[in-house]
Amino acid sequence: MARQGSRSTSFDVAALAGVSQASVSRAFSGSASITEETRQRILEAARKLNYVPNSIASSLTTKRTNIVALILGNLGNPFYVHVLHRFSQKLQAQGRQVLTFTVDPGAESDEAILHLLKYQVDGVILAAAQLSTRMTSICHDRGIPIVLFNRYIPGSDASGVRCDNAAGGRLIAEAFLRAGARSFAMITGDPKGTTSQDRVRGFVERLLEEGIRRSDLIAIPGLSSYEGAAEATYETFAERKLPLPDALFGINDIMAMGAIDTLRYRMGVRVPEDLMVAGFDDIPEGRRLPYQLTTVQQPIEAMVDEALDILHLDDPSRPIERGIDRPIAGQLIMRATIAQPPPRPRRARR
Amino acid sequence: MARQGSRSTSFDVAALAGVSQASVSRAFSGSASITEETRQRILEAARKLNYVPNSIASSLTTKRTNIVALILGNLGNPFYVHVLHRFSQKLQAQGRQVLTFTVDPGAESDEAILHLLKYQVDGVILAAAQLSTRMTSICHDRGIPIVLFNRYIPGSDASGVRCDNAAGGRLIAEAFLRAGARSFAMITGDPKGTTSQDRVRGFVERLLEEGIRRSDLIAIPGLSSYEGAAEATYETFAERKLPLPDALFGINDIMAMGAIDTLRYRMGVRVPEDLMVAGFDDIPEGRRLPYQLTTVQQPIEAMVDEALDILHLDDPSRPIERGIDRPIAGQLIMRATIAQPPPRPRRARR
DNA sequence: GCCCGTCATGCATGCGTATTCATGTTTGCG
DNA sequence: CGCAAACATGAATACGCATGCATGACGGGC
Repeated sequence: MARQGSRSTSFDVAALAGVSQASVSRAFSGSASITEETRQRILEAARKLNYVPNSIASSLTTKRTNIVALILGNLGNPFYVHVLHRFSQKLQAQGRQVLTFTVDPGAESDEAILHLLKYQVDGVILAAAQLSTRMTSICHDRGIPIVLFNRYIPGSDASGVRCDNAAGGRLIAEAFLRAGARSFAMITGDPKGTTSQDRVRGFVERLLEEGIRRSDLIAIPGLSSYEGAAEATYETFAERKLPLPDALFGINDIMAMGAIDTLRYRMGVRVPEDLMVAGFDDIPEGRRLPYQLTTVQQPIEAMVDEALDILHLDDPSRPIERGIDRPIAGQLIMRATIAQPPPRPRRARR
Repeated sequence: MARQGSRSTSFDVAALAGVSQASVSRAFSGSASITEETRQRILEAARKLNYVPNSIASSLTTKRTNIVALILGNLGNPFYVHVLHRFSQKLQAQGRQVLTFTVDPGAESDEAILHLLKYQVDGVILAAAQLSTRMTSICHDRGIPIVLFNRYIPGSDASGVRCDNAAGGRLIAEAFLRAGARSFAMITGDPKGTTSQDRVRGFVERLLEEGIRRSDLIAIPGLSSYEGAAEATYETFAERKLPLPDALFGINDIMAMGAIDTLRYRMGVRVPEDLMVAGFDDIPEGRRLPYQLTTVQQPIEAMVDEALDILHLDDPSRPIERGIDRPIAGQLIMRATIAQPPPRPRRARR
């Protein structure tokens, strides 16, 4: 057995197999021309030595690391866990590695970017917070493509993939209106994030079109988390005693769930009988029996595919696609948190 | 602006700053001796060129990548999401990167290991499935330390960090008994995993000590997931119509939650009035209002620290610690899913 | 049977940085 | 003020692999 720390190189394998180091390289590259017989001899020698090619070294010459960076904020939102999972599966299946960064929600991703630049990653997937345009151009200048996931950054030429959040917000508003709601609350997420902004905007637009007055619409900051939404809900309706609206829109599912639990278990409010609720994302957790949350489904699969497509990892020579922002339509999923039949006339506010 | 793909090297910086490449290297290494003045000049030149040191290249000479591999199964269990988060935070704070692998639950990790060997990672954290002893020794021979998280592998000399699962299982049994339970069910996880085995063993041992008969104890395989546990619970008690026991032990919180929801919302069983439930892990989700799950807390923070300690990434020259298995005690967290006062005599079984 | 094309293989070099060794320079102390 | 020691710096080399180029072997077509 080799002593600790010893790692055999292609030279060791070459010596044992009686060939040159170049042949060893060719035996493992797969593409280069080499006789099947010598190839087998080399693989046999490699097996004996427990040889594993050093990707670090090969990256130095090929200028490809086969590493993709994934920057995540807010792992408290299961949506991003599923995103991580999907990307991980797809990339591993392609023989690529995932370098994961977590950044505090709300924090800049710039520092993370700086770190991964050092590792010469082949691409960056950003599913968190903000990114300065300076960082974007630094990456682009170095030939590293970036794709924003579930967000876009106005004025940036970073490409992005996202759900059509404004349209989704309208779908929710529509569903509430159809069920007879006339007064509303929204639990909002990161005020700097376009995702939350767009969902709110679409939602509000549709309501205003329908003649809902602004005074019948309140916004509650929910910090994009279960706990934040739960606390904000209690604070608003129990402590400050604002009247309950007919319907409450959680800008994402996890916040809607936090609100529902607080309403039901701390305040004795029935959902949907006393108050309708809807979320956004369609995380599997929202489908569970206690919630059966009405929501807008984000087509994760399609978004992930589209994101990888934009990175075009397979063809580094192709120029980086800049400024792409193709929103994908989300789909309304009616479940149990909106009363299906138009309900009886709801009590007047105040 | 540089054209796409251009990356300046230490030579470019050296030329601009009027020094040698060696000095540039020293300016960035932090430790080497260099005049503060020339250092500033170099940093200034580097800034102008958007120079970022190439970690890939430096790894080639230093034989350290500052990359740690994290292998995860079952991201559907929030426990491992929190594990990922903690490791990620700690390692990033140390200036290290996390290379994430996800493997299908139940699958071998061997292939993942093979991939990360190519990347010369400084250490491996395994929080998934099985690992062959062959892989362990390959890693160890190459000087790559491995630490198993929340599991151990009998006969392997890989070190591990885990909660004292058997003792935890006993704690749950004890709590059930104290509350007056005399018949029991367990929802078990991966039958090959020591984690599930140990929890079951401790739980059963304690019950048998108390004179509970084996016929008053059933085991239900729950696939380690919310959905698996939910389905298994329904299948067992609703379809096969086995009598409800007094108490049900979900081998982990997420399965306990799946069981609770099924009992309450598909079967009309009250928890804890009709049936007590406990879990294991103390995931934040189990603390939420609808569950308030009684459980055994795994000290994640301490386990993560211990795991990183075993890897001793700071001192690669220290020999790899083999075969360490220091179970850390878990703590019983009484919440609402076990009736606190000894309940009224429970109805007889059958 | 000869010539040229095809292919397997080896040699040599480059990728970007860290580090050793040698050299020149400054500092400290008597 | 002088000498040694500490220090700043540059030149050269190694890290492990991929690849362009050269060479030699082999085969096919006429």
